[in-house]
Amino acid sequence: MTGAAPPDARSERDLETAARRSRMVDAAVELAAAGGYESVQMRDVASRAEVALGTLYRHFPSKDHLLLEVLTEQATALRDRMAQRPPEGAVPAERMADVLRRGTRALARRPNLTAALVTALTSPEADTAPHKHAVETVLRSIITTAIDGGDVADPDGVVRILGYVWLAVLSAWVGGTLDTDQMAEDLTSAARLLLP
Amino acid sequence: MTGAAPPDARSERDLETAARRSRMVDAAVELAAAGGYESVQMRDVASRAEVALGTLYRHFPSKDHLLLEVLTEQATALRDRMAQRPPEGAVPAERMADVLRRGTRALARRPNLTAALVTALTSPEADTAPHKHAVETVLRSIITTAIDGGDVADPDGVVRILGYVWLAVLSAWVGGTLDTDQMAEDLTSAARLLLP
DNA sequence: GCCAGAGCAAGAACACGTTCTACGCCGCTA
DNA sequence: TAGCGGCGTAGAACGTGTTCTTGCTCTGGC
Repeated sequence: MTGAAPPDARSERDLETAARRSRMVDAAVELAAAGGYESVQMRDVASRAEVALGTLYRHFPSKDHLLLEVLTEQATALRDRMAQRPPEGAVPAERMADVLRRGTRALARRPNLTAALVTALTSPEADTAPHKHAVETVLRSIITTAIDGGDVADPDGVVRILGYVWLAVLSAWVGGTLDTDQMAEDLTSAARLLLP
Repeated sequence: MTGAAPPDARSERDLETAARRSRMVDAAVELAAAGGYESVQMRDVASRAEVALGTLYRHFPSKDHLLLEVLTEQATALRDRMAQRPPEGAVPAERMADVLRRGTRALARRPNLTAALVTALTSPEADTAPHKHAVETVLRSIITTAIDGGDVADPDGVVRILGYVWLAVLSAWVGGTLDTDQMAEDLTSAARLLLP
């Protein structure tokens, strides 16, 4: 009784649609990893995904939406890895430093991809606000697990600020005003100043 | 002896060049104040400044360079006003809050202009890095005067972090994920957490 | 069986940042 | 005086994100 319409894997047509969508995302990741934001050209994404340009735009209303979808996936994966192997350290500042070290390492593994995703994140298109909010939420949850259980006054405020610093530092790194070492330095400095 | 070639106001031709340049900047300000980043269209800037497109590009190698020049001017002007009337408050946190209040008010006076300038600041073009660095330096000097003379451990680190938070908050505001009130709230919260 | 509509392909068309071409004007120097 | 280089104008041309057009195919309801 394949016609019973279970809520997922509804029909062959839907499966194909899902496959197409995932091909588009994969193509975006490959192009971004190869050459950064500007290498993710919508025509290339479409042709690499073997899809028409109109189809790409049917699924993702803009290039930034496409990349933010990728970013959400990546951030969620990072959070899951963090949850699977929680940060080590006796006090929040140490655990935070561990998180930042691991996070930075993960991002530096594919610098072009990271640059592309951060570029999309800091792009000013207003209609991507929900996506951006989602990413920020994930980042904050990562930070929260690092400082949880410590004696932190106003943990909420601290988390917000560390999230901001993380974003600003990444953005500066993408913009070329900061190198990887300075990035790590500023992040740990922020953790030391804000956490016991 | 007008032919003695004094270092400024060299010749009539140079005066005209300077006037053209300032017309271009003015046109950019007007367009940005009217409609934000996307309203600053290079063709419009050129025609409003009564200048050919090629001339505009001769003076400013890109739209972002043009807007960053404007931003540098604005930031410097803000710093001068701050220097002229130093922030009030008994302790660094209070003075910092005063600075942030005045700064935010100044920026909110022309929200479209601010959005355009912040957009240029967070754009990922690598060859604007020097400009960005200059702006960051000015922002930091503003912050520094606010916390100077207080009992702040690691003032340098604190200044850097507050600068990052300022930038990140502005960027979030431009991106639509934060409104003016939340912006002010997060900024003062950062000041409280980092300063005595 | 048949129609309405959704999803897609293929590609033209449009918008705006950026570059290039062709030319003119002016001041300098051999 | 003649050429040369720098700056300017006018406008075409190019690249890439985005939108639009046209036509095809499949699906679900009558």
